[in-house]
Amino acid sequence: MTTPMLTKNQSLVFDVLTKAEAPLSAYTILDKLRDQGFRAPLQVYRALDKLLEYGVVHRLESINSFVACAHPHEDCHSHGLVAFAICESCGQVMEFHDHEVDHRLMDWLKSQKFKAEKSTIEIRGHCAKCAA
Amino acid sequence: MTTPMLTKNQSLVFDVLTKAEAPLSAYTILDKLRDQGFRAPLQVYRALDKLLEYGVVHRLESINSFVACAHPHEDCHSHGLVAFAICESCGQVMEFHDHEVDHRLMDWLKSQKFKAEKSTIEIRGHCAKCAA
DNA sequence: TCAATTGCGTTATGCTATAACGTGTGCGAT
DNA sequence: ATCGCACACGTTATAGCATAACGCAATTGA
Repeated sequence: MTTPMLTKNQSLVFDVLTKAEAPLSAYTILDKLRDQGFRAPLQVYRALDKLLEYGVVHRLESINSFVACAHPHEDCHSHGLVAFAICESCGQVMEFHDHEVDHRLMDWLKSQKFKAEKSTIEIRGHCAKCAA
Repeated sequence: MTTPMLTKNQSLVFDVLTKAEAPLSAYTILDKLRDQGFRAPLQVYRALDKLLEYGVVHRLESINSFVACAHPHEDCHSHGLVAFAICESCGQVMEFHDHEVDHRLMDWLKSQKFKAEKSTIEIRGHCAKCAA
């Protein structure tokens, strides 16, 4: 998917996520944008919906938060599944892609005639720094 | 982990999940147990916490719901990661395990010195029946 | 006996997400 | 040109998910 011009709200939300060092919840984003005129959750959710659709933002289901894509210049859809390692201490997220895992999962799904549409792979734990 | 005797509330919640054909949200479970004296969400969540700890129930992060483990007589922890295929039409869930995927993910995490604790692998889409 | 643990019940609250309504703007087709 | 449509936006209200904080009762082990 080619990313169209972002609207003002979309840009504001995207910038907040890009500058953040860790995933943010929709309400945290809202708070960070109050000075820019944001008043209601829907303003954030609507922007996020589009950013997710464009593939420039990911949603982390296990922590109800959002991160900017770590590989903005590639096309996330093209390298299949995306996986995340989320540090429960510092909040940092590592994003990675592995074709082997993709194929393995997809083969199993195919064998079940299951038609995959969206996937979530999230590992929670502690990063090198925090595990020490 | 060996599963201790379940308390009354834990048994009630577990039974509801076992009989359900699809994952249930905590509040749906609560509604199903009102006749048995349940009044508050915490009664459900506390039971669920224990059942999750014992490994007899799984939480589906992407749909905020819970399912009974499909392999109750094995030890889910022993076969590593658990993955789910969730049909968005009929709600049915297929649970599966794949050592290959496990190893691949774990190797990557190890290379990053990331210490994994909990994992979530969920694929949403349409099952054979519903995809037709 | 006393302290610690665990389960339970209740009330209140907080966090996450969407429904439903209306406004304005741009743009292509008739 | 103007009508209809698609889309972004703003607001209020509400729905859905989860936990904090309090207190009580039963169990266990020192």
